Amino acid sequence: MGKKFYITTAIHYVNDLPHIGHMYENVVADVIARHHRRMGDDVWFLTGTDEHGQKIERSAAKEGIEPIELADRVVANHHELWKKLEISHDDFIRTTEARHRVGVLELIRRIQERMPDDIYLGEHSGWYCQNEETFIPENQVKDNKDVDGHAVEWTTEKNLFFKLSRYTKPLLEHYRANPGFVYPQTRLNEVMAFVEQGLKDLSISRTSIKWGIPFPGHPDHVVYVWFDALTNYISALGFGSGDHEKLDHYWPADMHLVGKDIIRFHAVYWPALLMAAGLPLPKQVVGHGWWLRDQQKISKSLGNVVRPDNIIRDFGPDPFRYFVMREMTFGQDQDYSDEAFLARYNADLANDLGNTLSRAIKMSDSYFGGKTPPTPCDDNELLRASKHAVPEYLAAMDEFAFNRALDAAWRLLVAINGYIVSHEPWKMFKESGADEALSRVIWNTLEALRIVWVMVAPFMPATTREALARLGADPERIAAGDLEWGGLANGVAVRVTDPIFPRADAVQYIGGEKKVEQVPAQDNAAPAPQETTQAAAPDMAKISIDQFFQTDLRVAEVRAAERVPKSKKLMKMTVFTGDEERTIVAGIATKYTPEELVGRKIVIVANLQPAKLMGIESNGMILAASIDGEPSLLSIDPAVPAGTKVK
RNA sequence: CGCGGGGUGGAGCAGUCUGGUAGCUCGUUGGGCUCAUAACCCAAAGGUCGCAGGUUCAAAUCCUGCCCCCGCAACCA
Repeated sequence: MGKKFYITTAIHYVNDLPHIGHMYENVVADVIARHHRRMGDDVWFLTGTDEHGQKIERSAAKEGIEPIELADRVVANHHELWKKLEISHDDFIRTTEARHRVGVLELIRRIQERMPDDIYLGEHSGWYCQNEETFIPENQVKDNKDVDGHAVEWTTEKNLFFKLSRYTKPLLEHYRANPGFVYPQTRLNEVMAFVEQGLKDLSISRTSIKWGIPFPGHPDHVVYVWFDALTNYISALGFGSGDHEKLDHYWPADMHLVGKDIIRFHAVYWPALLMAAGLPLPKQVVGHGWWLRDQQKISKSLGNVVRPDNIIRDFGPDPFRYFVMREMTFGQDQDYSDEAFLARYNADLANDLGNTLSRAIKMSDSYFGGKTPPTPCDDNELLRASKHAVPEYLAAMDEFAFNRALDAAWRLLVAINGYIVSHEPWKMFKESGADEALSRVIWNTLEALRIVWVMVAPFMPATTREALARLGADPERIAAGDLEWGGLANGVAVRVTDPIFPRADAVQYIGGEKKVEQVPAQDNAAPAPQETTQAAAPDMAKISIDQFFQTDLRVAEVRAAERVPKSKKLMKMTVFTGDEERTIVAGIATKYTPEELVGRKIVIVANLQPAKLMGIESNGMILAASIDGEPSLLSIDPAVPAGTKVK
């Protein structure tokens, strides 16, 4: 076995089913893990689930079940998905497992033993909301109420704190000495800027929650979820148990792969905790970008969660894996769409990779009696092309530049197609049969293709096995040495069969406007109802006239208007409703200027609950038609006096 | 002065760290081929690399200033 290589994903929170972001993270980790295994490294690949915390507690309570039941159910989904996507993790840790709890307790014990002052009982004060069972940020509190109108009170809670402040300097020294500690560089800059401001001590326990690991010596406290979660990277290796073999062998981690939003936890809090416990620090924290939908962050609350279940079901895991790895510039954000998937699928997989395989094998089959040609060749343009492509590919893989790595493989593929056309083997066969010259041409073609597939192997493991078998190569031989020219045997059976990536009719597949299943926001984690139905226009429920009259619509006159500073679309207006002036904030500044608004008569909803927008209280709503978000104010005869009721 | 990402041929993007003839996919136009999945090959059209200044023999790339777009500022990777 070669060098040890320990890679982890973040552990995924179980308050919902995994979505494309989780899938992407695990696919990336899997590609890296497979690549390292191929290079002969001794790989340990860990993923898992984060199962404690208030959200889980609450979701479970809502369903009237125990938190662990909820977690079990969602975890089953994770296992199923990772299996489907061929994620090759060596271990899967759940924070509710005994081995993990043992590890968390041991980490606390070690810190207390080595640095007795590092964990202390302190006070945390803030606006506490009984209803939400949580502290509400200052800016969301007004008149002793939160944004939802729940009562809040200034509360002081005793919590256990970790003396993070002490680690400001050691951390900065570590970053300076190890500039590769955080990747990409831009994220390291962010982290350093954050730490340079000075670190505040970190609250590491909660008393308001029950669902967690009880804090030793403080039975009414549970360990704060982040402290709990981060420990998974060592608890999974047996930290705190009697068996330290794996820990000694694999720790420190070579790579924590995480989303860019949680880099801070991994590059600041986690190393500080490890320093306190006297444990070695991970070698590298790598942050990946987000998948966006229509340029927006995918979020459960926005209801634009992408779960490409249909794509995976219809095309298999490999095309999906290929797509996310090829389409994303690692570290950046990227828009997801089924159209982009289909374009890549047809162009790259069906036309290039799949079709080239078909044409090569078909020729070998018909010219050489179902076998690879008898004569190899060690001096030709494809050999030279592969000598170019492979090092480029390997260099790109090492930089996590997966798009460039795949580009290098595809350049070889293009060379193969060019080679075929320039030699016209079909003509050679017609003119002089299956002679040695033809044998060389076909063998070169197959051999170069074999190398392309070995390059593709970490990305599309299952399809690679199939393709290599068709080519007459050993499906299991995808090691580094197999990227060398000359691996394909002569006179071995090839297999002519159906296209490996049949072309997809994009128009037909995408069909109507409903392209991706958009799972509506839901709080529980019930298995997603497979509603592939076209969003049937819901019958707008009819309301009674009384219900309509609950809305107090009135004519109002704009007396003053100004843009809300720093906002993009907010306009603050003072309107006269016949008996009073009130402030209304509305998102119409993209279309209207203050000048054209003043003096104008508009229609408002007068009895709407007040809302705070950018810190300004808005009392009412103005009516406007909305065309793709562009507002168009309802206008009314200027002669109508302000205050007139509208019905 | 809140933080971050981006602005490259019609569309979507790479290239920027490590300066040296501007690249890929899709689309368009013309030609070729028939082994292959209406695929593949060749050629062509199309870009003042957001703007302005600076450094340099040389700038998409480094420095300075500015403009525009998009996210984030809720324990969702």
